[in-house]
Amino acid sequence: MLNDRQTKLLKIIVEDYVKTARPVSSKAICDILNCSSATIRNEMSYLEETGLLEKTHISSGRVPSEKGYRYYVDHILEPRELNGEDMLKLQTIVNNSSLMLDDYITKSMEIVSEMTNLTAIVLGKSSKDNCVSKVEVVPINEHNLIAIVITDKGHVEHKNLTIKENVSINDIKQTVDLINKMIIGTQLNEVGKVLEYEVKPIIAKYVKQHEVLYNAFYTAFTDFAKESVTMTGRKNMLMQPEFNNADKIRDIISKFEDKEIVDKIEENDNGINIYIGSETEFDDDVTIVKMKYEANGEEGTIALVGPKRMEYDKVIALLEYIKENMKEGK
Amino acid sequence: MLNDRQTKLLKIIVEDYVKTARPVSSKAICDILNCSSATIRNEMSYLEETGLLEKTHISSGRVPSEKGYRYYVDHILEPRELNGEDMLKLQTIVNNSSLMLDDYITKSMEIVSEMTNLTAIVLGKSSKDNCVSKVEVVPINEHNLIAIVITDKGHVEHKNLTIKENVSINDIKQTVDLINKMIIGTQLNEVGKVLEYEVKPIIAKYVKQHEVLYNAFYTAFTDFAKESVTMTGRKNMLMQPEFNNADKIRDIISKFEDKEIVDKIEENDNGINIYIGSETEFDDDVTIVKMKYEANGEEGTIALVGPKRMEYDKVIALLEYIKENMKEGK
DNA sequence: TTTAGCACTCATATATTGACAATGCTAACA
DNA sequence: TGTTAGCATTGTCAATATATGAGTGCTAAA
Repeated sequence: MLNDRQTKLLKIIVEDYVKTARPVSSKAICDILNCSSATIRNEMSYLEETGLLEKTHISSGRVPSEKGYRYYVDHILEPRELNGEDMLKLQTIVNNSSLMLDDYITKSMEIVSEMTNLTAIVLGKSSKDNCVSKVEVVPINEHNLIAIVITDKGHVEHKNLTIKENVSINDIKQTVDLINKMIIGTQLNEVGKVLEYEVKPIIAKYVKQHEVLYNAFYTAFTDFAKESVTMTGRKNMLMQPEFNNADKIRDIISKFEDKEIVDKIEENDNGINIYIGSETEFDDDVTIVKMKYEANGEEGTIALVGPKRMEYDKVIALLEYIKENMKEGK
Repeated sequence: MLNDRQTKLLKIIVEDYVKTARPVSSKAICDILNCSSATIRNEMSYLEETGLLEKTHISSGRVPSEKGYRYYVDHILEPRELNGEDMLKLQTIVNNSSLMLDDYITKSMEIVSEMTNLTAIVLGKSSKDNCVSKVEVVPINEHNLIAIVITDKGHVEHKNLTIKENVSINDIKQTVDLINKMIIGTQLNEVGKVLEYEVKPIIAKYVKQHEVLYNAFYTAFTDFAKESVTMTGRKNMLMQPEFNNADKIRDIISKFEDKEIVDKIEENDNGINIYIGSETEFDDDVTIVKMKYEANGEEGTIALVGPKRMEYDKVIALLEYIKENMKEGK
């Protein structure tokens, strides 16, 4: 455990480094803590032994280590009110009452990304556990149909179906009716099974072109559980000095394009979770701050990605502000 | 105009540089053209005078200039058949008959991006001139509705509407019926006007909560004309040596995130258009190859973005292959 | 018109240097 | 026992020097 002065020292170093991106020297601190630089150095070297600080080279100033940030986030960080200026910027969106939840979130995160120079990620809806509440099929022309599925939580998915062979409108209608009967109330990610084991045997009996129809609907429905991801402000984040080398940027851009890695961001408990450096799947210099939300029956995850060296208190305040304001009747 | 040997020389230099990314020396060429390096140098310096070649520094080999690439593309480039291996990779997608046009294009472009190390952009549908063919409204709960619009060309757009005040189901039904009557057949980008000047006055007379309803529908419909953009393989492109400096990558990533610039890619004539270096809005090292397509009544633009130093013949062959195969009954 | 030969130029890589910014350590001090 | 002054030490950074090699331009001869 750290004593009072050590805690203060760590706090100062983290916050100074976050601001300036330069290693913090003992000399710079002695004014603030009212003691000589030598004393600071003694304390610094203790914090280094503990693994909370690091040097970039033997005679450099100190920089918070991953463990240092973690300690700062867990024990030192004080909750902070959003400052007036930032609040004002978000207010226009909060007050725009015609905005649906999704748009409110996306737009807020766009602004937050600009304010913080972090990449904002909005992970859609996790509609896997939505239940089908209505299926509708609209014919476009001879060979093309549109299947529309609406879930109980208000998500809509649609897909165009192409049916090469000639299939009678009646057969289509029968199939849709059957599907409507059998899969309403089913969770989206269960629909595939129900189609295969319950619907298929029945339409095989009663519908002529059953195979063509079954295949078309099967692929349509099993595609539905997909998630949506939006990402804004990659550029903002990449301007940070920790990413001023081409290979690092390439690596991070690649990871952003990797569906697997981005999808994993979703797994988390409620509230705000912070993953620092090696705790992320991105890069040792990266921190991910993510928050699950649930409002209006919809749920999803929003996340901010950026350098470890970020303004944790501000980021938390912003996310909480977004969450607060989505409760109030969006 | 270039003589035969000069044309050959330019062709060799372009193609060699495309392959190796290194300035081409006179010595490397003399074997191919059966003459000494000094002769080649004479010809090279002529091509440099003409502005078709450049040196990276005074004693370096030659590199095609922007004008050189342009000349190559306009006069030297020979149409090339897709090689068997590449064709095979695309075949699986072409043969997947359950794929709709949109998915066929997106998936093909993903593969093309990997094969060429270029960024693939699919610019959606330009559905502005689609006509509304059906409007449907599905209630989710007291305050939320889903409006679904289907166009004659088979696009589906949907939007959640929130209606804060209490509005009777009957009023909603009346409004929807009216909308259905009045806007079917209207182009998507005209719907706003029709709503304002034709629908609004009528519902103002007959529907109680007309303002709330009108506003909800108005914002819903006017949002519909939006376009979709998908982009894959940024990472592939950024691995190219011309982008091995952090600032250049940042700049290009920024441009990719700039809606204005990306949208502009759409403006082009039919066929394949090639924009080299300063002709693009991206960077002097960048080339954009884009192609408008029209099939099934849908139209859109696909584009490949990468370094000027790209395999133009291969890229063209790939795009043409995609276009060919979308005609055959997707 | 082509070519061999040579001087020249520049990129790239590596080493050298001095100024500077911090540190660690030690010994003295309160 | 905790704090501090002073100094040697160690590294970064930027500027400068040095060597090497690849490739050119030019000239004179074939």
